[in-house]
Amino acid sequence: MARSDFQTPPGTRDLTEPTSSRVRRLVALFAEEAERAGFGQIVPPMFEDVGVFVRLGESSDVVAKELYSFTDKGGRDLALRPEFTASVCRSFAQTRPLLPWKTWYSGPSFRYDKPQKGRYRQFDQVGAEVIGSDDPDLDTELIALAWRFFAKVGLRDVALSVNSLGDFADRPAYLDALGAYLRSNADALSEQSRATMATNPLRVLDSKRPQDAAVIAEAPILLDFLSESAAVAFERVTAGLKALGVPFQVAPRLVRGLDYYTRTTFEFAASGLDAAQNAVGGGGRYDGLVEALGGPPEPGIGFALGVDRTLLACDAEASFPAERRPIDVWVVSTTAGTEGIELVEALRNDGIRADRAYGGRSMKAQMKVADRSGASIALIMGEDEAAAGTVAVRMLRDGGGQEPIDRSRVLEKVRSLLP
RNA sequence: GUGGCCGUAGCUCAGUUGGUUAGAGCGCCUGGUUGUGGUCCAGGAGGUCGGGGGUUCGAAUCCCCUCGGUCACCCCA
Repeated sequence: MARSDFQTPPGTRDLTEPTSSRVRRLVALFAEEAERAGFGQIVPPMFEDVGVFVRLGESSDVVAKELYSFTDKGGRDLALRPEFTASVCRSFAQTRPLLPWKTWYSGPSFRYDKPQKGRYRQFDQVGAEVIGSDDPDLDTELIALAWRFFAKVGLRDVALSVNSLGDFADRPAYLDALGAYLRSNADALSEQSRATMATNPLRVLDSKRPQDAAVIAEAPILLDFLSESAAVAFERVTAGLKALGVPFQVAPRLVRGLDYYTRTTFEFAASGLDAAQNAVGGGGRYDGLVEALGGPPEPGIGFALGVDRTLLACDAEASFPAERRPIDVWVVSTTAGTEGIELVEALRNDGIRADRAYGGRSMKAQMKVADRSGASIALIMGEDEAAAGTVAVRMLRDGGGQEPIDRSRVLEKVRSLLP
């Protein structure tokens, strides 16, 4: 494998055809759905002041150990974004657009994780955020947007889990109850869970270790500690989802790893993915984040979907297949003049997908490449044609007839042959 | 970050208990007479056996380190 001196850094890869165009189509699909719902695109910088991301929660791994941070030549402490939400909130605080502010985005994020299937250090996300309204119908609408997107992509086995984390004011009482419960059952917990219990007890609920399952199953749930308004809002969300026909299950122990979440929280899991990284998307409310970034105390909600994982899930279900769109016309030219390059240029100017071989290869070699290219038509120009002012039009797909056409009428002929 | 498995041509892999010029298929290139592809035939190019060190008369084959991949935990998209 050590043919070249360099290779992509761990957790990164080159996206090439047909994957690259599949990603492009997926993003285009999302853009279409989002814009139909009134969202405008935001393209924030890929790096920000490290403080922007620290606000995400210093006890979260994403901030504590996965940040790609660095100091630039001006002495600024910066970091590659680990997600978009913080940038969107920062942008809102900076520019104060009209409310509610609805934006969608796509692009890479960076996390210094150990690579694994469906987990990369540079990974692509699409997502949408709304700042400036706490209307629970918005929660419903956002979830429905993500759901519609998955449906458009053709994913069938997506399970939607919904929970409410309540307001920040609801937390202390619950944390007390949870903490007491966990401590009294500490002996039954795994060593790692006992450790996270001290720093962030909520996250113990997320443990996938089998030995923790029993304790977690009996743990007190946040839904029982919700304030009146948070409880009402959550009911409104679930009622809305039912009304829209979006299937979901209430998952009282769904917590998610970013600390900023409040109230509605949700996650999409691809059941078709047997891998551990089966969360294809997730999101929730973050009613304190904008303020934490120096903006007004506006509420926000959003979600992000993993492009790579979504595609992985599509593979598992054989949906949204990669498409290869071959060239239409292949120009074969063995003359010494510029007839070949002129013809290719004319075809392209005319909007026809055309290509040719280089390096003065033999006609046989060029025909071989033409065939391999998937083109349906070969335009052949040898010395005979050059002399006669014609081009031989040869069909490559079905049997392959061939006829000489006057040079001036080639474009017309090609157009009539293409679908 | 912790642990398991893995690392031979562009790709998929074979390489017997360590033994002398490292193989196959696919792909690629060039030919198969007089300019024409998809089948077939014949040639050919391409490998510091991930990298480094060690053991040995001798290592792709054994040991150590390292890099990378992969899977699980963790985390989350």
